[in-house]
Amino acid sequence: MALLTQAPRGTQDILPADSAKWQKMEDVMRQEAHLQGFGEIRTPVFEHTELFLRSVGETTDVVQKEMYTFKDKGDRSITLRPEGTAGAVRAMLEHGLYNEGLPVKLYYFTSCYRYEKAQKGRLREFHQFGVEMFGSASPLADAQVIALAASVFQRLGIRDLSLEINSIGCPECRARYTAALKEYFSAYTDQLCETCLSRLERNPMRILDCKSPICAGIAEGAPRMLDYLCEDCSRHFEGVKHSLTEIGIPYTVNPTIVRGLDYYTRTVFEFISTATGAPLTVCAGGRYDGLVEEMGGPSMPALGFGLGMERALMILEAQKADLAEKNPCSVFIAALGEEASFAAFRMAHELRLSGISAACDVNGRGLKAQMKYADKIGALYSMVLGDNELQTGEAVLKNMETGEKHTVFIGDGFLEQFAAIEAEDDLKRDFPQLSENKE
RNA sequence: GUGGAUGUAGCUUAGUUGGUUAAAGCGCCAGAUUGUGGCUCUGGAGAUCGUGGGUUCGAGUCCCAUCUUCCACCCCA
Repeated sequence: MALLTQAPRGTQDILPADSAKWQKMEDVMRQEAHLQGFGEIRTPVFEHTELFLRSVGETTDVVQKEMYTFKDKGDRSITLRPEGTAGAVRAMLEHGLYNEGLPVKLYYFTSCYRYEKAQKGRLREFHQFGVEMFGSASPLADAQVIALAASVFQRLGIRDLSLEINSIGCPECRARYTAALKEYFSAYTDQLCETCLSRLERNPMRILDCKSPICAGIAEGAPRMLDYLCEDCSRHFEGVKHSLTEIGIPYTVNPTIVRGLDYYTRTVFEFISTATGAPLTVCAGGRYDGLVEEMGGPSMPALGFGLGMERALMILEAQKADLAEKNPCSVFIAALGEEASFAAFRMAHELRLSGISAACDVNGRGLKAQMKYADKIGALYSMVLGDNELQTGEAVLKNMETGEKHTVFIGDGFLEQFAAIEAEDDLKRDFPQLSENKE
């Protein structure tokens, strides 16, 4: 297909039918963030490339092969953000938000860009809901951030999600652990797969989640990070687990959870769903106590998570969750004849000025076609305006679902009558027994 | 980045060993007396068969390239 009519690989259009679902998800996330005292931050789609090199880490796959980097006309190296944390940290520092009281609690909706080989749930442009919390080293902060994600999933109706947590320690205990890992795996250099051999030097922790059966078998006997945690890190991890238990959030400790971005320390976690087939991480995050200082700010503990919007939506659809709340038209005003079509047009306009969603025919269609259209767009009520109505000032308002008809004035007083009819119909729908008793 | 599939109207698909104007259902539009939608009936629009080459008298069907989507790796939200 021509370039003109085909979106670039790994990008998606979100059409009106889907955007209703997006809005519903965003509403839940926004509400939950506000409920927990997080404020929205919006940062640029692109940043200086250095920002990501420094924060995400120069040796990570994301930086080495997945960034959209280019030179702008001023010869600056610019990169489309591959994740949300770096920009949030940068903005937090640039504007000194940490002077306004700690912890600083931020949330955001962003698009992210990674040059990947696209698949379902793995896009080149994708969207994240993220939160970041700066200035608390307490395990309670970890638990609150995790709880925020858990609440969002619960309110969205996402089921069968597992929360897996781990601690990868601080730089000190991690160094000791890495050394122990190297020593252990070095005894198996003749059996490890090729990629793991290269990992042995660069990042031995990655060998732990190798999918090759041989490597996985060897990894089973490997030293465990949790046994190498220093006292502080160990106490912190215990605190996180205790806090989660305290608020009834189930979790499993998974020692193979190792995040792919360099800035993580201590707590790391993932929410994983199997609703769409293969296990899919829909939300992941953790603590990054060293990042703020690394970026030139004060030494400040911090943590956060990113939640993949497309992935969340995939899971919801796989579970056939009912998200599709349409924004239906309240009243469709059909018109018979030219004079009436102007009257209908004016009335629809006036209703909209009063905050009522109204529509009328703009295609010059016959009455029958107009009614069909009203049905198609899901209009709640319809009304026909013709010469008779214009003369008498009265029209018939029809409930499109029940077929029930009410005679109403089309001039002054319509709004009041309409509100009353709507309220009565709502009542009948919600409590059918009431109308039965009436008769 | 590696390996493997896929691609026919808006959607889901049919299309025989390559052979005349590429089918169907759903959807869309219009009608079935200018006063009322959902059911039914009739008609219509809509496809350069992903794109570009090649083989052939002839290609939706075969070959090559390319793009998209999807699956498994890799990685990750």
